[in-house]
Amino acid sequence: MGRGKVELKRIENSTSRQVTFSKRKNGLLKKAFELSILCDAEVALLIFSPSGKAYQFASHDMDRSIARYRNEVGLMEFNNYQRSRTIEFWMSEIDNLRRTIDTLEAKHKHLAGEDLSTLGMKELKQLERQLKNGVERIRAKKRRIISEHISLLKKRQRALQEDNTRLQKKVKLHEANLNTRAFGAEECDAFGRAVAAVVLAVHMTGPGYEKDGQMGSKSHHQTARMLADQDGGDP
Amino acid sequence: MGRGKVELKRIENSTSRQVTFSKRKNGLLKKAFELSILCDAEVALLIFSPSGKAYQFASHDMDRSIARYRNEVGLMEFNNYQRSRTIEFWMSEIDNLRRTIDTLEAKHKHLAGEDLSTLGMKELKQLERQLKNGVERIRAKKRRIISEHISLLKKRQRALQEDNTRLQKKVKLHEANLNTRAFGAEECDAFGRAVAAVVLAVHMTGPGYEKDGQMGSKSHHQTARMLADQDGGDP
DNA sequence: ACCTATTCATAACG
DNA sequence: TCGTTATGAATAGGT
Repeated sequence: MGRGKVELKRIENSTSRQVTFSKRKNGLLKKAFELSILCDAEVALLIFSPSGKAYQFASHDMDRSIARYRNEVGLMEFNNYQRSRTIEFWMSEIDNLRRTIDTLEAKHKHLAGEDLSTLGMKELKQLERQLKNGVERIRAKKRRIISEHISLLKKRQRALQEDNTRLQKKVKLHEANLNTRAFGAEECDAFGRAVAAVVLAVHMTGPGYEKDGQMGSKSHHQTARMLADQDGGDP
Repeated sequence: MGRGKVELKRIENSTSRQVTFSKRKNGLLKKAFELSILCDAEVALLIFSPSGKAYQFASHDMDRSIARYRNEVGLMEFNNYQRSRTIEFWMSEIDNLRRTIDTLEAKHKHLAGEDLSTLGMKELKQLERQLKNGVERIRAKKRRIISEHISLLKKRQRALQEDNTRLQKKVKLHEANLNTRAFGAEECDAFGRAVAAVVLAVHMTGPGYEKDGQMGSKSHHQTARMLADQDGGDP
């Protein structure tokens, strides 16, 4: 990696060797750390620079890992290692958390209808009741959302209808005035424009009661979809 | 590196955790080797899989490196830097586990139909589909259990019926013999006991075909209950 | 185990 | 040592 391939042999240039050591050392430590975390593995790494400096990483504890190595390899060094209380505490804490996670995951799978092979009739019944309960609550929630949506729509509708009525009255009033009174040129013109605007507005909203742009046909479609979805939408 | 970034936390899926362990273990061993060659460094690496298997690399000699570690590092045993790093490691691990648990618990609640207030219509729909799926799978499982139970019962029934037929034939045969032949005292007695046993057996099982004690009326009731339960038993 | 699309590590350079 | 960048490696996810 980097600009150009590198031969697998000792880097002769001492500066370059030292730089590479520093970089690769960090990379190696990082990857050792990642392996231990990602895969839940015990990793111990010792690095000694050519100049004699020591670097290390131990996911759990260096002495523990060394003792384990001796056991595995068979040299059977006397296991004089004692975990510190702190580490022991953490280990047990982590074990507990892992167990919790395993339990939750199993439950989760059961709730999703997976991995049912271990369950008996009784557990299956209980699970089914729980799921049905969940479905029912979800449906209730959906119904609530929809009814809120609908009542909002109705409220806006009412408001719009009132607006409309008021406007119509205004129009009639003006028409009456037109028949009984004379206007100046500008007044005529202004009135004409106002009437045109009202007519346009009424036409744009179709035969319904709505006028508000935020509540146009799109909202109608949304509502229709929600109603269709109310029973889940599954075939 | 690979398709999509990976969070630095324990991989929960055990299969992919194993695969990743295998891949990264090889990568780590390779890089340890490269570092030792390229930079003329002494490197020792111990890896223990979660299942306990040990892997190692030592550029020079494991025991030598360990000895060196004891000299170089063991002297300044409680190096603050290293300690804080270890502590950080465990703390972050614990944090990760806690986060995982929180996530799982939230999901769990949602699946149980609790704490739905944060969910929108889309999530609700998805959740409902998931739950319905779960219910369906559970019902399928129940159906399978019941049908297996029933087929077992039928099998036993058939066997018992065959037994019964055979016994009836035997009885008839003996009756025929009784009419055409003379018996010694013991023979009469033995036959008499045999007939009595058969009659008793037939009566104990009632008007059905069963005779087997393990499959008495209790089993009938169980089956009946299971059938009634098939649709969940909820009101 | 093998295959890519991606992300990562790092060699070279300033 | 530190930052930047072009490039080759490592590997996650999928088959």
